[in-house]
Amino acid sequence: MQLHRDDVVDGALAILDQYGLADLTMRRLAGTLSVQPGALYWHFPNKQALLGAVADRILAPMDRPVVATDWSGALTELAHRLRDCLLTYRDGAELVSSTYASRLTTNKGRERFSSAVIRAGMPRDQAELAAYTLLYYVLGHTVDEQSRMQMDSAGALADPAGEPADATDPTARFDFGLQLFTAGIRHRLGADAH
Amino acid sequence: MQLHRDDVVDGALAILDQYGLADLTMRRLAGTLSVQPGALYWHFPNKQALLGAVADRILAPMDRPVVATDWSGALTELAHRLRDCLLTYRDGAELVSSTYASRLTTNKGRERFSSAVIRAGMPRDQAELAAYTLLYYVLGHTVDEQSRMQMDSAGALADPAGEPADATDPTARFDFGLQLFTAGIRHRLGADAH
DNA sequence: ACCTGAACACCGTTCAAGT
DNA sequence: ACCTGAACACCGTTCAAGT
Repeated sequence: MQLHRDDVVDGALAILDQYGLADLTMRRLAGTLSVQPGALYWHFPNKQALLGAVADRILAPMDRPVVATDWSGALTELAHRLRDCLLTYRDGAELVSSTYASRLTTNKGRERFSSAVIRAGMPRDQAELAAYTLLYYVLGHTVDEQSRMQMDSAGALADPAGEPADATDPTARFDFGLQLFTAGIRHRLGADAH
Repeated sequence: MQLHRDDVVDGALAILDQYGLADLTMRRLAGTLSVQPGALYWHFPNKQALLGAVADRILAPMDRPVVATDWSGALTELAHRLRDCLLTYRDGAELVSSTYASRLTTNKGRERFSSAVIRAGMPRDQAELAAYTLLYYVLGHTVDEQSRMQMDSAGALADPAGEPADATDPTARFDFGLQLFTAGIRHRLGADAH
């Protein structure tokens, strides 16, 4: 039976989640789809384009509407949702991060960030810069968080009183930086809320 | 004559700057050093370790003292210096960014960030979180900035009224996010400076 | 239109053996 | 101690040829 674009993305996502980004090769993917490596190049021009499609799939939940009504609530919600998307699949953060860099994913998160900041009353060009800033933070933080998770689950034997080991809850750590960011926006808006 | 660790790093840095990270392979590096690929594995256990040493070399200027006396001036200066280090070599930001993730570089920037924030009066654990936040921003921004530079210098022919093309000066864009961050810190410190 | 077969031009890493 | 020679086990991509 026929191999469709979506089947290829499905297969790629399965390999990613089970074996990680390093093992997501065109040859291996072809193997699990019971097809020759060259067949994949009829559906995608190259590996980067395939990874872009995988990233889009991972980020699909970013399109759903947001419940918060105030701008800072909406921004916090969107940032958390982006992090959740990235944490859903193994190496999801790393994959999306590198795909953002090569600019062949429709960067859904960033657009929604910026419109939330525009709704807060910031001029469009500044709002876009702010959205980038938040995006860099979420990606950087989550890549780091996820790579630590994998290091821990691998070498749970190690760490004989190495460092304080950051006992704090990862979500609380994430919120700290997020609050730093929203406070910065609020200051920029001149909202002396008192 | 003998091949030393530093010669290997020198050669790697030269390839990086001229041909980019994708062309920085062990075999090619061995070639420019007039040595067999296997020889490199006497000096470094693997490629990641070599890249870590290259990253450390790129970040060497981060050890120099800072001129600003106030914490926000010091932080701004350090952030700019980190960006400058990353922009000095082709693909420098990408290399350092991926090396930070695999945690085998002495992350000089982050430590200096956090001690600046501690000097501002923030408790150590919070200051470290703040330092990470700033680090993610600088890395994310600079990777993006540098990859755009390369896209522009490659396809200067393209861009027929594609987007507004972000006419703003890259340094000004960088400063915007940086100010968002320092404002966030200032707010956290409760410094109602008036 | 969609895929196979087979090749091209590479990779990182290991390791006996040489000097 | 430091390196060579040669192999092992892979990569992404292309493309004539098949159906």
